[in-house]
Amino acid sequence: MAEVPRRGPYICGIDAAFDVVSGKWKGLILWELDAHGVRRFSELRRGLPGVSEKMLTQHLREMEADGLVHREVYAEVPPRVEYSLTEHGHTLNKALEPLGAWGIERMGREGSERAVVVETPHG
Amino acid sequence: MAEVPRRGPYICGIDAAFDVVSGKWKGLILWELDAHGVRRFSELRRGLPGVSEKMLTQHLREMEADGLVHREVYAEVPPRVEYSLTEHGHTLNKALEPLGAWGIERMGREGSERAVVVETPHG
DNA sequence: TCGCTCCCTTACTAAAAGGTAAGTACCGCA
DNA sequence: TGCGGTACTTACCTTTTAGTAAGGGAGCGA
Repeated sequence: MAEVPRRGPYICGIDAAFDVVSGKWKGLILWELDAHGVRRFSELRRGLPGVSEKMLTQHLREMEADGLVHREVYAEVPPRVEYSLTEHGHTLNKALEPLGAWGIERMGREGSERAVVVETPHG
Repeated sequence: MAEVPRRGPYICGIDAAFDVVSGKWKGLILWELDAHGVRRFSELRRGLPGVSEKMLTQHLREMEADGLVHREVYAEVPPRVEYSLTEHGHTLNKALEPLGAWGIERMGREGSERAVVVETPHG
């Protein structure tokens, strides 16, 4: 239901890549899986402070359908599911690195040029 | 009004960078301005098929506030406004290049693996 | 037996993003 | 006098995205 067809005719590569990483937590999921290699559902949940179970499931399903993550289900009785990055997920993460570096530079610029207070709102 | 505070405490650089490029047309605007150097409002509108005036204005304003585009207004009588990328806009575009390349590869994979037709709908 | 953990699913609701359409002020052209 | 072009702004509505809350089935400790 919530599954939109997506994968429409893309105008450029950015467009196609954004289609796959747009979503509030997808970047973080990618990061977590890259940093830890393999993670269980509940581990991811704890690693992404504030994510709801619904969104985590939904994003993981979409990323699985997009070939970014691998989902391994163990037919045990306390159910166990392990998530890891596929090769495409790893290359995507690599491709995101320069963007992350740009973002970090930007955070530094904001802090120095505009002296934006990001801490406690009424401190 | 539509201006959300944004610039919240970011978790990582990707987060900060995404805050700045998330928006249906921002990637394309960046691309257009990078390709042409300087563009007028109506030129951008024609270059982004399907964009509404409202969205184009809104995105350009946000990108200006984020220090990505420069806006030059000429006090002429048919009003003339020219947009161009700032240096930060250029570096952002550079940082997006690997992601674009990844997206293009992905489009190729989809085309071969799933045989999705992405070409001109009616010739 | 109760409640806890695990990994989800479903329904409902709120917020954000985006689209449509109209209005603004000025000019040149026919 | 009316139309089109320029660069927007505003109001209203729809779509998309995300959050909240609840349930489900099975084992395990108290």
